[in-house]
This record gives sequence, structure tokens and C-alpha cells, in this order.
Amino acid sequence: MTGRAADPLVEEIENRIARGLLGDGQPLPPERDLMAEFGLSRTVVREALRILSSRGLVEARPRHRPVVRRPGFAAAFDAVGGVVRHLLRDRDGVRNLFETRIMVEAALVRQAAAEAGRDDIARLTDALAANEAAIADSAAFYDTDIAFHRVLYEVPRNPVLPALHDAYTGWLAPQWSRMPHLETRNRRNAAAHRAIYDAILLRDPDAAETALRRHMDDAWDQVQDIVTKDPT
Amino acid sequence: MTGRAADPLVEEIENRIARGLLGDGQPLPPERDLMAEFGLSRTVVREALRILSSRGLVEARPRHRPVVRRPGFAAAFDAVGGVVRHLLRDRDGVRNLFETRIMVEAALVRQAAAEAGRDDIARLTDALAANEAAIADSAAFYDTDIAFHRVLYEVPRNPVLPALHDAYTGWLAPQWSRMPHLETRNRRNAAAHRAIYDAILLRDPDAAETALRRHMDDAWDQVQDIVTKDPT
DNA sequence: TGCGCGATTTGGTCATACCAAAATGGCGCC
DNA sequence: GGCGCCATTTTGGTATGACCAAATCGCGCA
Repeated sequence: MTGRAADPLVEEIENRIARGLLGDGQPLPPERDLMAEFGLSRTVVREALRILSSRGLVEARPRHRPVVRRPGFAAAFDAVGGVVRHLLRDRDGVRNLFETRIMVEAALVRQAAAEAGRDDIARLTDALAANEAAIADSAAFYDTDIAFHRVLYEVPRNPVLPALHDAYTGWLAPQWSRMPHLETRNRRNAAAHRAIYDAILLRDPDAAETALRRHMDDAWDQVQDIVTKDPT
Repeated sequence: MTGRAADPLVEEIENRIARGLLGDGQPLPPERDLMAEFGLSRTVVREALRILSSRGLVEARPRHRPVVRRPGFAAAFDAVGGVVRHLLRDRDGVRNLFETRIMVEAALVRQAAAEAGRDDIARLTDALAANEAAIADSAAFYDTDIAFHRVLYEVPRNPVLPALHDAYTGWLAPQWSRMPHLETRNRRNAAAHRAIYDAILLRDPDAAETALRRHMDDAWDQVQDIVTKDPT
């Protein structure tokens, strides 16, 4: 395919990570050792490290030894961060992404309404209580708001979904943080959360989806005018 | 944050691309020009180019000038390809990813049943007809199968979704291609497509979702035993 | 006008050197 | 004897310069 000299090294390290020879959190061998072992120049070794880093297999903080990361789906979403932030420069990009989030969460609340277990309900209850208790404190409200939504992503027990939630919130945070945080807003959002919660308790997927969509559309209205007057 | 010397250069090129100074498909200036313009060593310039490449902003084929690519959401999914392929090495990874696909497509068929327009229906009709006409030809059936599903991703008019579909099919293709292609299977799958199609025509989201889930679960059964005995 | 071949450009790799930050290890102090 | 501080070593980041091979460009020829 490519024919890069770094490819064999990349592949070898990938294999070692997959086999567990290089465990999670363990530092990679020094670059000079790698060039000795593979007979490659440092240029190529560093090239390989950068590729591994961009794939999320290795975490390369500036002046530190690269650290092995057995990648999870979170690493995957990390890898797209750069592009996505680019796509969020215009309002359409933000809207498109947010629409997919609405779609996903609509599916999630339907699923929660249909098959949430006892423990899922319990965690939803706790998250909602924490959220309502934080209405007066906008910073805390923001956190508990996110936490409430996150519980929805945890219900299906699929590790892709919590990672997706983290990605969504991380990407959209810059937009949302510019939204004015008012107690009346908080109260409104907490009420929306409760509506979703109630519908799930009632095992009513349609009502849950309706409540979720109302909530998300409302949230969109809150930020829309702000996103519009984006500089740059 | 990082303090890399390459960062200013990366940022500058990102800005030029965002501003349109560097148009889509246009080759980037030669590395030697960039080092002259920014007073950086070629090492750093190449580092910057690799970063841009990993972000999908430039397409760097091995021996060619890097080409500017105004990134779309497709580029984003491209960027994750490496990690995802890693995560698909074990059966759980495949299952987790496929489950998200089921969830997304379930949401899509619901939406299609609820609000597909005349043209959407027309394209679904055509795609289904093409699929049924290809039952005897497994290669063609595979293509038209994908095309039928793709129409579902196009209904919401959100560019993220077709890109997601391409990503799904690309990632899962290695697993699916090892599945035996039999005419009886094709007939079964085509029938499932028709069931989904009928439910959409009837404007019945619940029936559409049920048909879709049945179809996808069936598809999973077809590959499950194959995925299991993955050699690595 | 179109094509082919050679000169030039340009990306890929290598070798070396130097710097600064990080890791290391030993020394002295408590 | 244990713990923290400092000098040494290790190691990643960057700069230079050179060479090769492929890609590109341009000139001349048919």
C-alpha cells in the first residue's frame, strides 16, 4: 500500500501491544533502542511513534516517554477530535453533529424505557436528584446535567456509547459554555430531565422520545443565536 | 499545552485552509518553502505535515505532494480507521460496534417511517428493486444490499450519517466478506429488506424497527460463528 | 500538436550534533 | 535507617546537511 519505512515498526509495536508484551501504562522503549533493534534511523522511528500516537495506541506527552495505551473506543473518538473541531467552525457543522446526538439519545431513552433494569433506574434517580439539587449552582448544574445524560448512555452496557457521550460533550462544550447560565434555565432543564425520567419509569418509549426531543430542541434554541455569531 | 515547535505552523495552515487560501485539492507548498517562510527546520515542518495528515486536513500519499483536503465528516471517520480496526480484533469489539449500528439504523427506519418524503420513498423503491434483481449474483447482491441501507442514512439529510454508513460498511467488510454468499441467504435478506420497506410505506415506525432488528440480528447470526474463530 | 526523454524538483531517509527537560542514582542530612 | 535534595545521565526535541529515488516539469523532436 503505502510503502513507508516506518510501517514494519508500527506493525510490530501494534502486535506487541495486542499480545500484551507491552502492557497498558508501560513506557515504550527509548527511541535510540528502537533504532538499534530495527536498524532504522531516528527519523523513521519517530515517524512510527507519531503514527502510533495518532492511532491512540501510544500517548505521547511532549517531553515524556511515550506510554502504551491499549486503546478503547474513547481513544478512537480522541483521534477524530482534530477534524471534528474543524467541522464545528461553522454553524451547520454544529447543527449536524447535534442532530446525530438527538437521534442517538432518542434511541437511548426509547431503549431505557423499554428495558432499563432496577440498577439503571436507581442510577437515573440519583442523577436526577443530584441535578435538581444543583439548580441554584450553575457550575454544578452543568456537571450533573452531563452526568444525567451519561447514565442514558450506560444503560445498553455497550462501551462505545459512554465513549460517544464523552466525545459529544467534549466537542460541544465550547459552544455550550458560551451559553448564559441562568437559574431559570436550570430549572427548565431539570424539569425536562424529570419528564424524560418519568416517561422511562412509565415504560413509555414514545413519551420518553418526545420528552427527550423537546428537551434537546430547547437546548438547541438556547445556543443557536450564540453559535450564529461565531467570529473567525 | 504541548509547546511543540510545529504547532504554530499547524495552526497557520489550518487557518489558511479554513479561510480558503488553500483550496480543496490544491497541493501544499513544498517543505523547503515552508521551512524558509517560517524559519523552521525541515524536521519540524515534516512533523507539522504529519499532524495535519493525521487530522485529515491534508492527504499525504507516499511520494506525492501533500494535497489539501477541506475535511468532511468522511475524513473524520477515516481518521479513526486505525484504532477501530484494532478494536475489531476481538469479537466483543465487533459486537459492540455492530450493536451501535443496529441502534442507529433502528432510529433511521423509525424516522424514515415517520417522515420520509416522496423522493426518499422513490429511492428506497429503486434500491430494493435493484437488490431483489441481484439475488442470483452474490457480488452484486452485496453491493445493492449496502446501497439499500445507505438510502436510509440519506433520509435525514444530515451529512454525518452517510459518512457513518461508509465507515460502518468499510470497517465491518472484512468480517462480512468471510461470510458464505449463498443465494438462499440473499433471498432471505432481500425479503427482510422488503419487510422494512413495507413498514416504512405503511408509516409504521414500530413495525419498521422490529423488521430492521430482525434483519440485523439475523445478519449477526450469519457471521457470528465466523468472527469467533478469528485467527488474529 | 502531441509525445517522449532528460533535467529539475521534491519527498523520504539517514547520520550527526546540541540542547533542555526528565529520569536516575547517590550523597548527605535528619 | 529512611528520606529528600542535587549532580549526572538518559532521553526526547530540534537543527543541519546530505543523498537517493520517484514525481514533475519543460524542452525538443516527430
